Amino acid sequence: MTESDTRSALISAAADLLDEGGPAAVTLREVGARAGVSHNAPYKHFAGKEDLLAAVAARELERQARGAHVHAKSPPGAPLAQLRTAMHGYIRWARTYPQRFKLTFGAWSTENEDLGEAAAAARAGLIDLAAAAQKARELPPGEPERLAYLFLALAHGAADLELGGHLAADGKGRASPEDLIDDLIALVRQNRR
Amino acid sequence: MTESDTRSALISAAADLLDEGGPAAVTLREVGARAGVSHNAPYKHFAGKEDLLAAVAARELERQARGAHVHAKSPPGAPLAQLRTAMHGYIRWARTYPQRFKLTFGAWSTENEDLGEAAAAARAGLIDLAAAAQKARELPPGEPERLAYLFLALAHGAADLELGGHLAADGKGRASPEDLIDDLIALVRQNRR
DNA sequence: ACCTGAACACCGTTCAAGT
DNA sequence: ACCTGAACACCGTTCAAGT
Repeated sequence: MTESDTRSALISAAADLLDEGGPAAVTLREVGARAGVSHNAPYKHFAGKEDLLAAVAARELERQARGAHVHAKSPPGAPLAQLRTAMHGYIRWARTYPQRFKLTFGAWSTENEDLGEAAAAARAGLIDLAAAAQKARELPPGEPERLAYLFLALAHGAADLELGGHLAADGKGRASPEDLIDDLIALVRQNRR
Repeated sequence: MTESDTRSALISAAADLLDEGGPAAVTLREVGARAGVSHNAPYKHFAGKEDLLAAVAARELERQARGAHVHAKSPPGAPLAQLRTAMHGYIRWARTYPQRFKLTFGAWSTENEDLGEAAAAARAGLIDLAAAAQKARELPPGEPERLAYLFLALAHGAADLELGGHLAADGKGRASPEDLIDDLIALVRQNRR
């Protein structure tokens, strides 16, 4: 479980290169150089480039899950407001680190074991929030997973569309990802039971 | 505007290779071979590999827009039901051609002119449907763009999460993309005015 | 157990040249 | 206007060898 210094240095270098120029800019030669090792030292820690990128994605999801948990415990406010804060944070994360966001939800997510576990942990925090909101009668009854996924899918889709420039509208009908989340909250509030 | 035979053959070959193995499998050498030309003939039609992939994405969006329009005109049913059909079709498209779906919403969408126009046209059909549903009092009042983007973002996010295996749940709380769209429709129906 | 340097196959792109 | 073949630089991966 403990990470060697070289291993974590490789992951950090890969994440930086990803931010700077996308997956194509993450060359094992430059990753090695930034970590102070040769260009094929990464093969002693990862199966290959894809496995290294999966480790970057897994680290990102672990941080995301930790952040959601912090949010879920610190403010004693209404659970629905906490859910809203978590979704706004999700959107902010996508906007701040678009390359990491895109990578994390790449097609191979399910193939890597660590990545799958990290993703499940990240979702668990959201489901807890939805269940708490139901208990406080702020969300309608039903499976909390179903409500949590409704919010997560909307936040994810809005953030992804915005990154590709598919959400921008001219003035009047403009819908930011945050607007859409708040629209859903307004809808769900009027159906509390 | 008219496409040369070679150009469209290159786009088709690239789309096939994309489906078979993702963007990395789209090598200009293999694209050229399948189109019956040399490995650098593509440079006479496209600025480079990225521009060729953008053409694949643009063609995909044009087809998507055409499909949405066909759907919007053929069934004389309720507009909200047509909107639901369009969203289910969107999800089906993502599931059938995951690589084209991922490519279409890549980070560079806004950089290519043709792609931007095709995307705008595809969204326009949806907004028309939302406006029609409002007129029929099946959707609450407000900007139709806002409602259209609410549905589009949910469908997009649910489809993208499912492709990465981030939506699967164990039995009871399982939420398919189609389920989530129907959940949103149920919410919005109870807020018709 | 971890790292290095040389080597290989492959790919995107450029260029001079052909029709 | 469109295409070809050779060539170049770069990258992922493998391997024999070092400590």
